Amino acid sequence: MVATIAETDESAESEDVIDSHKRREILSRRPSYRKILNELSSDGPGVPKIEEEKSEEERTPPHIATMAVPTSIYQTSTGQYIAIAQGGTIQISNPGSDGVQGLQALTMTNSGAPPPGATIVQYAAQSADGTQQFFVPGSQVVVQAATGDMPTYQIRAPTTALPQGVVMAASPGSLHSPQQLAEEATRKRELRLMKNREAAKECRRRKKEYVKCLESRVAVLEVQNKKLIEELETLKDICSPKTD
DNA sequence: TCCTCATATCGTCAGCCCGG
DNA sequence: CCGGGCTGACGATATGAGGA
Repeated sequence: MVATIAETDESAESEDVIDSHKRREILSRRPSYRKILNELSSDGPGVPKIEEEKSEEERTPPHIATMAVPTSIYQTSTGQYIAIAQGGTIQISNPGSDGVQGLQALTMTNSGAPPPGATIVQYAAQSADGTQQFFVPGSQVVVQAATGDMPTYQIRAPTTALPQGVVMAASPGSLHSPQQLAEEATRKRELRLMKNREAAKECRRRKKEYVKCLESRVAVLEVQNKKLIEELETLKDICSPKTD
């Protein structure tokens, strides 16, 4: 684990006067890694910028003609690939199709306003066998296993009847029974966890990039410093030649 | 081969910040 | 004010190195 600067500073503190609130405040005031790195990059050349995610979205045409860098890729039992990108976009590609071609771009109903022309995936709550299902147009079902460290996804033909407790595209306004409310809450929680999981991954990736950037900056500055010291010594020699 | 330790990675929670 | 994103903190788990 990477020790934070604040923690090391705090360990040097002789008293416990600095309460956790203050420390928290100091920590929370830190700008995001993206901001810091972008500020660094504006300071000098050679410092890579962390791309704003928005810019990537902007670059992507509304029809999702290009394949966005997926957050997670899963292979189904039938050999198909499911890429879950940021923003809740699910892309399904068939083996044999050339890369981008053959992709279906699907947007989950609860991931914000879908772009025009996007296909709607109907997300259902936990089914009886402990799985979660995304209902995909074309009479297929993306099933997420609930157990195991790695979430697994399968594309299945839907079973004859919906599993017990499955709500098809339940809109908040149509929920009535406590069971439905509980399912909605569970569904929201699962979605929130999934998003936070991806956010944490992205955050860690940015942090690594940030640290790398700082390290390379240190290396550059050390070289600069060394050169300046040498230059200073040279100038000293010129200005005050030895009289021996 | 097994055990221990250090380190890395991941998921989750809590709290802050920011845009709408 | 609220919802969602970001990130520090924490615990769990995985992995690799080194010693018995």
